[in-house]
Amino acid sequence: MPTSAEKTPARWESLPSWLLTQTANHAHRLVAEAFSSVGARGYHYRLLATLEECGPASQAALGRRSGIHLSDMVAAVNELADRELVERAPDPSDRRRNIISLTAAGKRQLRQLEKKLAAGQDELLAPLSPEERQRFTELLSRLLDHHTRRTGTPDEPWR
Amino acid sequence: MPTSAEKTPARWESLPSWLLTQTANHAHRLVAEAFSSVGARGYHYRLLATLEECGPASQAALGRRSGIHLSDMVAAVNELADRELVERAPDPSDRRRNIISLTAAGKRQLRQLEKKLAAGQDELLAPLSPEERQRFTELLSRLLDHHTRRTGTPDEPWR
DNA sequence: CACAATCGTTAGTCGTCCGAACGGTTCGTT
DNA sequence: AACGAACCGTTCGGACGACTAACGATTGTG
Repeated sequence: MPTSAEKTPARWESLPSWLLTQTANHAHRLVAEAFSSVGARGYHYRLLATLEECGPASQAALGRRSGIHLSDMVAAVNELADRELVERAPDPSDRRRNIISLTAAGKRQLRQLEKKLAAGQDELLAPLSPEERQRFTELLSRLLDHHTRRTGTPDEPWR
Repeated sequence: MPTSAEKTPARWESLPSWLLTQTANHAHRLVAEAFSSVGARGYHYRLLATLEECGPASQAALGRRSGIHLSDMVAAVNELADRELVERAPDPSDRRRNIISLTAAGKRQLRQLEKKLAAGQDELLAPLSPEERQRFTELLSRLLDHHTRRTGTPDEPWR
């Protein structure tokens, strides 16, 4: 079998779910490496970005907006607070809450992460032409929208 | 802005890497749920499919062909062997190796998993037209190909 | 023969996602 | 005013996929 054993077409390799999850792994790896080069990971970026976008908020609110599970917020906020990228202060008007806010250093870090992120996108989409990139993200958006709408949005007060 | 706090467009939500990983999560969830309904997970399917495709082989060879890390093969094969979907026998010609082979029950299970998988694909791509599905998988294939070619293929003997 | 490479195995890590539980706090109703 | 429901932060743990390090046993090769 000098030559026959080499090829491994593997029939599942053309399945959308396979293509999707594997490509996502590469994407994740690219971004994670970029982030870790400045000592951060995905949750940190999401948190910082959400904070800048919506302003100071409680952990629960941040979690909902950034899609991070409440259970994981504690550690993520701790890590950010340890590096003083974020500040945790009690809410005087509701003693259950901590109000998380972005520090100047946090904002700088966010700029760094955004730079890394942008580079990552480019590396990720390298083999695609601008038009293809657009179609790709458009299709992805439709898919994601469809599925989050069906399962992932229990926040609507539906009223 | 009594109403401005509701919306959370979140600027990262249009990034390809985000769309990709999130959509992949949904895909993974769909497939995992389908698999777990017959007591299996991704590794099991990959192993069974590879076995059927390439015939009996050592764990290391199987791992290479199915993209499963050697360290994770032990557990996966154990789980399959416990359910008698697979057989582990010593290789007489090389006592380091175990030869893994598919049982009749394993083949039946594989059929089940394939059925589940196909249903999952359909659910995943539900919002897309047939043409869109094709373009989508084509773009994904190009991306995945590009990235695995660059990083994921240390098997080449590059002789 | 001695050394390098391979095989199976064990035991960990990491990141993302998720569920269960609990004490403390606030709010809506009565 | 009081009570129960709902919410907040927190801790613990688990699933899954991917990955690293190390080790004994075996093999093949210089």
